[in-house]
Amino acid sequence: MKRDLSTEEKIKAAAKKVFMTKGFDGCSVRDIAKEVGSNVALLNYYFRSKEKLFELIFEGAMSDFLQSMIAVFSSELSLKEKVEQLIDKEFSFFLEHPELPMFILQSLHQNKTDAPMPSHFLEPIANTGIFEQFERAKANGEVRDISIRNVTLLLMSNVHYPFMSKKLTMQFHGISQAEFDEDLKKHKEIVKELITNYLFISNPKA
Amino acid sequence: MKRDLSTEEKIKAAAKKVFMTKGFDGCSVRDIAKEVGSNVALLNYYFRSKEKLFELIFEGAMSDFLQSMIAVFSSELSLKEKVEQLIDKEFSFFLEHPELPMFILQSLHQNKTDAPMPSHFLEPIANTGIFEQFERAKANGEVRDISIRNVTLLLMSNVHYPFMSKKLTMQFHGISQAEFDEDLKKHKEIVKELITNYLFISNPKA
DNA sequence: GCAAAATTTAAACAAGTGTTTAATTTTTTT
DNA sequence: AAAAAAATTAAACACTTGTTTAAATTTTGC
Repeated sequence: MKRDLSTEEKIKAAAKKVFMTKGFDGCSVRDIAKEVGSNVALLNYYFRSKEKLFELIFEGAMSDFLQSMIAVFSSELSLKEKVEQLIDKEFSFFLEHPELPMFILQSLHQNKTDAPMPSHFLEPIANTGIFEQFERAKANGEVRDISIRNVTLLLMSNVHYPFMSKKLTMQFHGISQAEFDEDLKKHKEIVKELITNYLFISNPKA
Repeated sequence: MKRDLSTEEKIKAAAKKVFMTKGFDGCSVRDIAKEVGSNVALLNYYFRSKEKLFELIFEGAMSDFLQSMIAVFSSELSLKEKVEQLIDKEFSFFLEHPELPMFILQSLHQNKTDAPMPSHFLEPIANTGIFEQFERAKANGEVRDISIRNVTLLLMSNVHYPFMSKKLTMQFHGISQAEFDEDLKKHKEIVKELITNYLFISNPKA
């Protein structure tokens, strides 16, 4: 009754690859089947429909997307160290999954999934206590008076966007892949300095 | 021989609306025809194909996208004032065209157009002399030692991303449209302070 | 090894895709 | 008003879409 799982996994891997690069609308189930090297009907045998398969891939992507934050937030570091680590970790994570930000934002944009972000994604982040740590630091005068939402937007903007804008940036400046990668590295350092300088009051007791 | 132009324009307007919100792959030519309130064949009568029509819309969007910069750069302001004005102008522009950043980046991402960005887009920007002004300010010690490419990336990240991330941000924080709009307004002010503080040396002759 | 279950396949399904054709209506020119 | 040109339409084209069916193959439990 039970058999080699690898077929189901192979389909998921193929679907992930194809959905990520072409998007839900940009590919057919036959594209995915071809990537698997197998029949279209198999996709519906294992996952009832293209939509269901997509939702699975999307949830996995969203999970990866958020997971990279949690490790940093759970550590026993100061807020400033956490912010610096977060930027470092996010950059190295997205260097290995550069299509992820575009995939997530595009899918949400097109309502490919309309569910309101399940709590099992958000709770782990809240459970790290990062929000309380931030509010404490604000009360201490250690951190500038800014909402956590605006900090998030600031961080996401500077961490996600560069990976989404690769084509635009390369065309805009007429630069090569290698030059873009250099800019990315520099950007990371700039953002780290920029944001920590802005957020953290240099002289807490002055 | 010549006739009311409005049909051609109506198709363009409908195509713009549909392409912008659903993307090239996310819509059919019949979707567009329905938006026009007319026949599918008309689209191919005026614009030879779905692809050609899309390219036209895309070029227009890219033009709008870049145009908003040029006015600011051509003025006779100091570099710092230009940066501040740019952020203001870009924000108010994207408040009226919030789908534009996502449309541009997504289209480029999917190679919906692979042309290397025509020079008639880029030359007007170069012709404003903004690049020279920047290099001069850097030589003066008025501005931090940072490449123009990294400044661009910094600005684009903080100006484009918020509009692309609306759904993600709203879901992530569980906030309403109105709350998001408030965050946007705040973000603009933060970014203006953040970036000018970082870029411009407060005490040029010290 | 055999029957039952699970897996994989090829083929077909109806519906939707972009595009073309040919006929019809409307506008322009004379 | 008649003829020519342009604009618009409905219908059909060949092809792709996601999904289903039913048959064939492989694996499992005994």
